[in-house]
Amino acid sequence: MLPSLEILKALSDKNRTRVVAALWRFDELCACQITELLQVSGATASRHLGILQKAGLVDSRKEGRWVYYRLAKPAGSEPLFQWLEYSLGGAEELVADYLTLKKIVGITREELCRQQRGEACCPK
Amino acid sequence: MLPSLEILKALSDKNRTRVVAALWRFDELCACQITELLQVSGATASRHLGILQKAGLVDSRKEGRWVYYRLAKPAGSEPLFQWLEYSLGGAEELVADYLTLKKIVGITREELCRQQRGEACCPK
DNA sequence: TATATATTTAGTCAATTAGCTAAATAAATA
DNA sequence: TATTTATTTAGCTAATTGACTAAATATATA
Repeated sequence: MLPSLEILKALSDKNRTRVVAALWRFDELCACQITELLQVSGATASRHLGILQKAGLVDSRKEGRWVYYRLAKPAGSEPLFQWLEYSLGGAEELVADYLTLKKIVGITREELCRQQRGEACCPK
Repeated sequence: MLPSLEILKALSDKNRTRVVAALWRFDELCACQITELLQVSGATASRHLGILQKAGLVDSRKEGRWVYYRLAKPAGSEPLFQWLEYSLGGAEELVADYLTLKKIVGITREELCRQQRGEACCPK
């Protein structure tokens, strides 16, 4: 597929634009944090991240059991991101996401993952 | 839907990016010319044009039986179009489209429509 | 006024895609 | 080594979407 078409397809999903917007402000997030933000299954979040990565829009690095994602603006994509930031910047929903993310990154990944497994609050 | 998401969705189809690229160079084309370029049914071309128009990317004007389309860059979309031109500019398929379009606009719309109806070459 | 015709709308079908659960994989730890 | 666990892959289902044909609409012309 034409790279630019693959980029457009990758960005033409609401949850994936939310991921991109999240990575603007919190420049590195792990898969479990993104799962928490989107409120979808881990598998679904992983697939969305895979689509963004295949399009060259995010990079990942593995550290232990966690995989961290960050934006990976491909060469020449500055104007695209400039437009994205301009046109998505004020969107209500993304402002709400920002507040949600501040809470998410405010707890440790261990605690977040524990919550996602449905365990009670107190570490055993 | 978020306007920017609607724009991304509108652009995330190959035939629709071909229409946008066509309108860069031939700044006004009628529906029948676009139908000819894409080699799809008139109804399909019309639906694609409707999606682009709803997203604010093209404008149309009616003149007699023909409807003419042109690009309608919405406010703030300059960087998006800049990226599009940069990243689609050299695509082989779009170069081929350009040559096809030169032939299409080289014949009158009357003759083009006659051909599309499957009639023989010579005006009656 | 009746006919022809360019475009759009409605309705159908096949392909794609976003979501899920379950299984597989990879890495830490008991 | 065996178990736990974060992520990914595989397989399924429902929703979306791009294509078509046929019908409707709007305009020109005989």
